[in-house]
Amino acid sequence: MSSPISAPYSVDSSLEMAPPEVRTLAERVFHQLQSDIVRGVLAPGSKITEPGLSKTYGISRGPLREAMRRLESHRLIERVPHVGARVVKLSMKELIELFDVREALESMAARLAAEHMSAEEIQGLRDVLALHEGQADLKRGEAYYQREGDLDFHYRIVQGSHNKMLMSLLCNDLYYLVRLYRTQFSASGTRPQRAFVEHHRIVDAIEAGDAELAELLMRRHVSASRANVADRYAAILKQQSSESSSKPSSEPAESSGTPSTTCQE
Amino acid sequence: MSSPISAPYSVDSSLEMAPPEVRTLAERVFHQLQSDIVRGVLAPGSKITEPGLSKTYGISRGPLREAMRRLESHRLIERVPHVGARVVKLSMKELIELFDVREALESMAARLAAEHMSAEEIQGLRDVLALHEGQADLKRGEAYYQREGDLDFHYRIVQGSHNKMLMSLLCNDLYYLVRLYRTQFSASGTRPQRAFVEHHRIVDAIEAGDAELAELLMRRHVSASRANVADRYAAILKQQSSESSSKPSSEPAESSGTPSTTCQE
DNA sequence: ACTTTCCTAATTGTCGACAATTTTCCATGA
DNA sequence: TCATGGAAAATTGTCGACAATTAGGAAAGT
Repeated sequence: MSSPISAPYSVDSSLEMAPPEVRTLAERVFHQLQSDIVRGVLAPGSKITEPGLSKTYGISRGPLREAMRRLESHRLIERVPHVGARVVKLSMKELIELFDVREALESMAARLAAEHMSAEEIQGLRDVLALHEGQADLKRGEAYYQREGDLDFHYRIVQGSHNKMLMSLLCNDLYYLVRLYRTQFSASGTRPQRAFVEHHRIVDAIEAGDAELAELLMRRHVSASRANVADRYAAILKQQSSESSSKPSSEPAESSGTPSTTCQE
Repeated sequence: MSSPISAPYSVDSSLEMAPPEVRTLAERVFHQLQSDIVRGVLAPGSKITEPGLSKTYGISRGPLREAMRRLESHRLIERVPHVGARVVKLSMKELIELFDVREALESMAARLAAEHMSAEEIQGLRDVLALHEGQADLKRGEAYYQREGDLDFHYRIVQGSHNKMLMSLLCNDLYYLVRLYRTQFSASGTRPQRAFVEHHRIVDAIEAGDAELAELLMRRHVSASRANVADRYAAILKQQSSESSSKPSSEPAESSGTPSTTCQE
């Protein structure tokens, strides 16, 4: 958990845009909880109790419950009436579902971006790519910047679509789940070169105003990322089952533990 | 407004599945408000005040605020801190955005449906189509059944995708917005024949397991629907401007009033 | 030893009251 | 007449307390 109430937003990455609405306690604790969940401070699957959070964050249960209702809508916690709330714990099946939704929405975003992005926005996109390329040369292995950078790239394309509903769905909902997944599966980058090339191709298409191509490339990009994740997970499962083949696993095919996967788009 | 607290769910259409969680006051009033907004009982753009709703629904502000937070996440109301909440009022721009998101998500849903739907589910889909066809012959003009039926059709395909995130996004969020739009613009069906044909083609593709085709057809189906709405709206605008060309309209291009459009997918 | 039952404790749901902020409206002045 | 200022009213934000429900565990029975 965090200290009773700290600065409403403090993540360092360039992902966080202008600090959002923090005029009420409910909003502050919402963003605080959102951050704590996504960064793994609140363990996935762990039960969160209202008196507990109320004490840690130093607020009453009223605003806290409103924040939790928002988190529930954003799929970061799961609530059961009269029972309680738990931090979400993505299964492999749900992760694939997330990728399918991303593929649909982000390919549409790329298409719209090719139609609507301004020259300045495209230049900003190129700057982001260049920045990350330099960083990738420097800090190979520690993929933190690359990971956040990847989301930053996708983020800007979604902004470029100029479709507020798309922006809200992807940036306010799905991308937080993506970051949670990366924390939960401790995923670190493993195919940065290929992703870089794909990113560049996408920007090329957007710059050329080729909406269809941009859409197709983004679709393949996300799809390749999903395949990468799925493959890597299958490998982990196989390895685990061969390691301890004496004890029959109680949960045959379902994803349960945190197999310290390493995957990246 | 509605009576202080009625049955939690009473809409007649086959859209409403098994009555959802209604174990707490907050959930009852959430569903009640959702229904009242979508059906136009609460006028789009109208301000909703907590003491007012608290009195009409006969509950205290605590559960009410939680329900409103959920409605806010579902995009049915818009809140401003310390100011208040209003029922959402879709502009034409936002309506087009909604269609773009639907196109992305529903085409993906059709693809997944072609891959995952069971024979029983496909048969249910055909039954729905046959039912609506019969009704369309009977009650031409009054397109209520067809309208709800159309959503019913789309609804089942989304269910057939077996992707819970897709189902949640489309059925819990976007479809309520679609219904709100139909209420707001008093849209009545105008191209049912074409839509019927398209629906059948989509089911054919799904039954054949042709994921790519199903996706393409659904994409075109939604896209045609968007074009239909856009054309009709442009026509209304043109007609209005020619009718009263003496007084310069205060809002040139923005959608503001309710031009009693008639459009349908 | 195991299951069942009941009781206690903890947690969630709901409410009314108070504080903070905004909106409304009226008086004042130019 | 219109703009400006400032109280008064209304609304939103927050809190603590109480009621309802559930979870946990001890005691009794088989």
